Amino acid sequence: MMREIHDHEMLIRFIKENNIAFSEELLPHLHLYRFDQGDLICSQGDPADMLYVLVKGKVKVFTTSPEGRTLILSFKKPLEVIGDIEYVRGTETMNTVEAVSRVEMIGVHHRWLKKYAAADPAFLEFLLHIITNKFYVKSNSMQFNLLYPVEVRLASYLLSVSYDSSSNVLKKQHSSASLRDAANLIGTSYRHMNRVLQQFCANGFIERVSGGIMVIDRAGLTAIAGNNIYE
Amino acid sequence: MMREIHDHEMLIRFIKENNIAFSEELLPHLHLYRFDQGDLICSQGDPADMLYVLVKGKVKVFTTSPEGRTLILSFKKPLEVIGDIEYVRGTETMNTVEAVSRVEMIGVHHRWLKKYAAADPAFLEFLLHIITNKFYVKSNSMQFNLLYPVEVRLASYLLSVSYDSSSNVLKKQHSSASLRDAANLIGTSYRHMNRVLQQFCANGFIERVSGGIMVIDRAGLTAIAGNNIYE
DNA sequence: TATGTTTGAGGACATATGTCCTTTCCTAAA
DNA sequence: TTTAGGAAAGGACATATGTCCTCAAACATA
Repeated sequence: MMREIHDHEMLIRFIKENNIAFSEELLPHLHLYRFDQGDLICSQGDPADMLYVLVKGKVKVFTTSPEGRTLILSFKKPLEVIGDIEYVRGTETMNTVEAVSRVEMIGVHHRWLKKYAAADPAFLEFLLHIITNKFYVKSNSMQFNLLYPVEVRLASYLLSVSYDSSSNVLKKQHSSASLRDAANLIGTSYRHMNRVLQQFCANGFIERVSGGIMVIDRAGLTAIAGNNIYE
Repeated sequence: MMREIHDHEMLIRFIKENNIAFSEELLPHLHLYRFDQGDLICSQGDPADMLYVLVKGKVKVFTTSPEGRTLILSFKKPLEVIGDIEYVRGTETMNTVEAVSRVEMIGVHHRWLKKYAAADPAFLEFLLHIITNKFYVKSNSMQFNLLYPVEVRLASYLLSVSYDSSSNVLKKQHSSASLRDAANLIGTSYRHMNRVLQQFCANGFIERVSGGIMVIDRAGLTAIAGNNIYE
């Protein structure tokens, strides 16, 4: 479960190390939070009132379509900002964000940003850089998705989720996502994902273990994935 | 061909009407340009040194993959900024932008922006809003592309390109794009596009005329396209 | 006009992916 | 232990899309 870490020194260190453009006045209003694997940082459709800076760990961002299909959008590692678009546009949360590993984030309420950062060129420029970068990454991933088949996307996905797992095993109870969900995440049917997994098994890239998948040849998968979009 | 319009009053009027956050010092360095249908505003890979504000007409943005496939990214109408991402990131031009109709744009060299606008909160915020909005649109179109078949995307495309043409005809010599290119633009093969066009003909949505396509039932296409991404 | 060349439409087939259903296996409650 | 329920794997078939090729219309040129 999410909880606050009361360690202001560590918080300040994070800000210094990452050159985060929070002005002096904001410092008293910053909080450091820890999320466990599987925790939701925010959910699509919820009102957005916090902006988070991811400083440690890994999250995945996904959306759910009106028809109920789930689509993975990206995995994010530090340094990344969550909720920036919503802050600027003043809209509700666009996508759901879930912790893939244990995660630490600096959180600040919109109220204080509006009060102390809305006219701060350093902060605005910080946001601009983060968002343009995000735009660039999304652009790439869009082309990736349109240009490459499921095989490639799945390889990419497997590499991503086996990142922080000591055992390289994708377990079925992995976070809230069963293997079934994994299919939705890469934008294909469960059936088809299974076909491709079968093929990966045949090639010796992975092995099926009870209730999950074990990656045994990262190099092989990497060769298929090319420039991984989910990283 | 692109040419400058020496009408400072009109330029100022555009800025006022659209609430573009150009500061006083920038005004002497702004230029108003006109592009004819088919003109390229910028080309993928070129060094970027101008930022443009689209104030009139319509452009299409597309990218070319390493394998040579062309992929349409979006159509843009006023008010829109071209080259904003490149300005912020300091990178070369990401995508190619082509005028779909006669187009008018305000252009300003990066040099002056850096000098007079880099620390101007109003301008930074203006950019932030433009870019976050762009991000949102791209997000949507990505999901659109992943979630819907060629049929839907093609209907969407036909509606877009027939927008400014008095005759509702997509001519083969339309800008630099032959019908052949149109297929690449929506991310499918020429062959498959033809299949879907055949189907549209059978349904009475369009008609083949010499060297092109004529839209005769916009409502029918709209029903298929749903929420048009290319608009 | 005759002839060669280019371009577009469409046929035939292959591959990618989706849907539905069946079988197998695991788990939990009786 | 037995059994009902559910999850996972995979078979069978349908649909979407891609590739290659052929034919015909259009167009240019002699």
